[in-house]
Amino acid sequence: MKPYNKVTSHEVAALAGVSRSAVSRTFTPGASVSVKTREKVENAARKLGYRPNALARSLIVRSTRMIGLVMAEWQNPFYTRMLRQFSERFQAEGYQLLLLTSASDAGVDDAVRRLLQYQVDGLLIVSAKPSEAMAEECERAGTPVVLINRHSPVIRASSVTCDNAQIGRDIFAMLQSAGYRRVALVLGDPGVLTGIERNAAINEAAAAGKDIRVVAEISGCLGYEAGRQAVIDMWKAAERPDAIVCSSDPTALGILDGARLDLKLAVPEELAVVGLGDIPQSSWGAYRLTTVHLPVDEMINLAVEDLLAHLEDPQLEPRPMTARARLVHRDSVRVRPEA
Amino acid sequence: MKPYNKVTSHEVAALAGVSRSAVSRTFTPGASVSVKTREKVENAARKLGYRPNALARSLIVRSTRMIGLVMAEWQNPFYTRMLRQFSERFQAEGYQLLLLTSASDAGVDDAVRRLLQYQVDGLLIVSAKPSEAMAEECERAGTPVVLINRHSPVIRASSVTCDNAQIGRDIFAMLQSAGYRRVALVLGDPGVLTGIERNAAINEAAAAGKDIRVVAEISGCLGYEAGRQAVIDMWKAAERPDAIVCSSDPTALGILDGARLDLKLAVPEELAVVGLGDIPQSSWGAYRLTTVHLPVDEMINLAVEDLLAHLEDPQLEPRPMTARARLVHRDSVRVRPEA
DNA sequence: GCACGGTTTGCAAACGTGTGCAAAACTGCA
DNA sequence: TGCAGTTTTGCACACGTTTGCAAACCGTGC
Repeated sequence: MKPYNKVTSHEVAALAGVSRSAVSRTFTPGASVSVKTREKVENAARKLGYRPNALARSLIVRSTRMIGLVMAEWQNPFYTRMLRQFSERFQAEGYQLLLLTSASDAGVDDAVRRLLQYQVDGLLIVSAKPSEAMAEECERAGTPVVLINRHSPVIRASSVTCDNAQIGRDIFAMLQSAGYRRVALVLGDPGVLTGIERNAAINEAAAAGKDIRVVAEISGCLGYEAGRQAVIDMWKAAERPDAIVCSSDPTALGILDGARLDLKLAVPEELAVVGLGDIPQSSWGAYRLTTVHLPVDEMINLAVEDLLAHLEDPQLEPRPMTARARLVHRDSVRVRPEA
Repeated sequence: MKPYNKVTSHEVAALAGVSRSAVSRTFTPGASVSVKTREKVENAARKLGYRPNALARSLIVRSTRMIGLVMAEWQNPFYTRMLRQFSERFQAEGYQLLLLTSASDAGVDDAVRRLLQYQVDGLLIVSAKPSEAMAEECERAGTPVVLINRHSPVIRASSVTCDNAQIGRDIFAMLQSAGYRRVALVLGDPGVLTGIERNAAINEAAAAGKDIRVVAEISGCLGYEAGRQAVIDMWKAAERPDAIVCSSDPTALGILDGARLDLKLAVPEELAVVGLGDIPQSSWGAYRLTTVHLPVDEMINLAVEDLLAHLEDPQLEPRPMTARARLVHRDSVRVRPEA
């Protein structure tokens, strides 16, 4: 004996004494129903606890009002914020989010495949990208996709990133004018474009000028603990940096604590630390980290608007979008050379 | 000219020269198909890029393998962790998460309604609870639901919480034996059970004993900034506390910074601060907050196991589950009375 | 009473799949 | 070859909706 109790439009129609079409029409805004039958149907529906089956519906209207979200990076609080905002924004427009997690780029294709089976109307991929073949399948299926914090010239998909190279140059200029000389670059997940492009720009700038050198470049260092350990290790090396540029805020905060608490260094006098992301903790009194504020809200806006536009008009061409990041000066970098 | 290109089992069947049932069976594990036709079908499917429509499928098998997740609280990093783990765990079992956000208890019913329309197989509600009527609808629909960090005797649903009263008593005992005398209780979102129950237990213990009093009880104070301001305000009041018990870690960290940086107080000598949640930042060197470690992983396990069990066997009765929280002693509370 | 324009209504055909059932094909064996 | 037993296959119906189309209905003005 199953408690299988789903009530269908058929039963509502029977109770109300009308046809199934009538009940369908009362639940479709803008359909032609007389007020009398509408009332009858609504009463019957209420009595039975009827709720239209969204899946059966989407089968014939060819739109599920679900958008697939694949998330490949959770470490950074930054992405949580995205998740929340995406959920709220799309929910307001009558869409739901179908959420999948993927370990890395490798898992993305699987996730996308699953989402396509569920006939999602659109796809949001944060901090990862699908294979070219998979992207092509999306296109053939007519499913618009927007990449966040990733882009690829070979994939036909919208993307929103920020101008990492420019930020790299800004950081370089700041360190230079404050008189720092030996900078270390620490990268988190190798493969996340944000850090890579930024570091490339710094390297380039350093190669061009004479007075400031890149003395170390480590990668795979992600999170508070890793950062704290990394700075300790760095101090054992032959040449110690006087500025560390870090591709995630939590890592930078770990470095800050490692430098101050473990190594007893004076920040920013003896060592500068700059982060990436501007998470809430970075502004907290105990840290006051100089970092780059990623324009998450702007990025979210761009992504949402673009995806909605593509849902509206499938003919629209995908386009790359870039938001402008902003250096926020706090207390972990001094502003002028020491006297 | 639409690029509408969905390929159906019909087309695959035609290309392979078999019936539609044959292609359906090749994609249903354990069905009876000869290797020869299976091969033909697989080739045709690959050539056409066929992917079974999960929605049409679930229409007839009466199971969508989607589970609905409604999230009412995002402030605390704690919940992000839950989200991620839920996603991964269920994904591993072949389920997807359909994510909805709700501002508060008020919005939960709406979210649940929407999820039911999508015929989710199960429901996870974190940090909020549906109305009694809505819970009844879920039951009639045969959709198991598990509540996280909430419970209600009147709702027939599984729930996982932790023993907040016990933790309240533990905190009280700790403060008492360390010789603190005037405790302030600060609550975040009024309505989140965790804090309420804990504070109630502390109040009760204080009423029973003689040597320690609750001198202030504020609520609606959530997040770093709010905490930092709150402690400043407290210091203007007639009677200043010597211990603050806080219902979220970020708030407690704000209080810590407010006390040390703004008020120039010595922690833990002049003031004790205890948090709730044990977020990563709380263990960081600059803070070392004494707090209670919520057993998130255990709670997640309980929730996942219970929901899966109910999906397996719909007859199963819902049950309340409680995980045990643990006080973690760090440096924001002294361990013995001052000399 | 009748023709006429405009609304409402029900019929039936989709949407893309799974599955019971009986027919068909195959297997092994005498 | 014939036959019993087993496996494979196709038909057709079901799942719960939406929607084009034509019939039914309604009110109105002659």
